[in-house]
Amino acid sequence: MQDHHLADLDLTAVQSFVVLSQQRHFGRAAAGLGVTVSALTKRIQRLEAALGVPLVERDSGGYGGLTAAGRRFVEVAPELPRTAQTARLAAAGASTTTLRLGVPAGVGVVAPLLPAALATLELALRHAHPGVAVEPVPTPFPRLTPDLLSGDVDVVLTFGGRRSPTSSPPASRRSTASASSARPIRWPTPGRSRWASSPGSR
Amino acid sequence: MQDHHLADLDLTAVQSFVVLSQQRHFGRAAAGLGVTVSALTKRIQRLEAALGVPLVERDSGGYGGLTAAGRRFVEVAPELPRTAQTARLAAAGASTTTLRLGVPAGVGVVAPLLPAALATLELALRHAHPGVAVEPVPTPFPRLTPDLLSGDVDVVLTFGGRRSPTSSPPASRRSTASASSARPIRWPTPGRSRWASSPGSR
DNA sequence: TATAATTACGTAAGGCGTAAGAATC
DNA sequence: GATTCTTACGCCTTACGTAATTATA
Repeated sequence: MQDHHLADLDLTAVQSFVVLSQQRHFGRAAAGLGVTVSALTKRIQRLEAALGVPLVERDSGGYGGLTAAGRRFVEVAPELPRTAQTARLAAAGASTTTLRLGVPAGVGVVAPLLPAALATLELALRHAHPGVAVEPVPTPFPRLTPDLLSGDVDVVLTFGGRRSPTSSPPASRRSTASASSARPIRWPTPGRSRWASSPGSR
Repeated sequence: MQDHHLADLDLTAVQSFVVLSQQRHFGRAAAGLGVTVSALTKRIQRLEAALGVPLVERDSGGYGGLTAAGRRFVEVAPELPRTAQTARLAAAGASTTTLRLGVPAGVGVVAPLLPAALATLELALRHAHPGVAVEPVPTPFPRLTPDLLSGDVDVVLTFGGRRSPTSSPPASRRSTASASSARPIRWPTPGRSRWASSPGSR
């Protein structure tokens, strides 16, 4: 048995691994991290030693993809720097970034569903991002998309299968949350949304 | 402006701070961590320097409670070692701990709500604990509680306001998830539930 | 004086960069 | 021979423990 019992994960190494998995190239990843290739190699080796399993496949000619363990790990790994950022923001005092959530107001069919949906969504969000508060903004159905695009709300919650896209697809830094039974929620990509990573309050 | 820009948080220091906040005493916390008081002092100082704010109040006679920033930070901080453990387990291959979720089967009123509720619940769970899969187990309503207590399911999802407690309150290591509009879900305490922290699969 | 935390200081470990090495095309 | 990653080596940073120091009761 190796001694990776209490060996705490090194956030720098984890972050480096995430970047490497995105760049798929030691040289580019190292450049992006601002270190030499040698340092990146050793960071990955340290991480692999700490975890007790190889993460990266080295085939002929360099980087050769992730191992099975690497693929599993990369699913969870980005959560660590993200959580660290949340913790930093909490200490800094920016503990309450409010996410304005546009919800359809006064629509007969979905009205009974809304309270539970809101509560569950807020629960999920609070667990993933404790520093973010949800402020439901009742919005007439036809105004959901315009208000989202204009920035009056950050996210909208709609019900029903996706209909014809009303206008343009979601703008770059805004996300659409929709609920249906088939594919219920297109969750905003964590860590990329404005409200998830920036401390600015509005 | 200090240089805590990209200074990655040290998980060891974070963990030490969590223990200190629990023990409320440098000596006991250091002993629990297996280090000297001197080392713990420096870990806390390092953490405070990285965050740019003091976390611990030092009043006459030693530890004097947490500062405001410390209280905010301690709310989020335990999530970091917890997430690290999840990541370790994912790499180790224990990626699929299945959570057997008893859902009421064939109940007319709640039937239309179930798909969305399940999907949203699974979404929340996947985001918080990527290594956990949900296996819905349709269960006749009267059997929900017995099956939970007997261990045939790990969690049950019920609808409607809380009625009279059918039998004993939830056992120590089992949790009841209930949904209603008022207080929709009593979420199992993260990190303490069996299925959230142990790699054993069933 | 006893207790509690911080500071001083020496040592050991670890991370990074430069440069050399191995492998592939 | 060029590219890509790894290994060897030296330097420097830093984290720890021991022990002295300050402060309080």
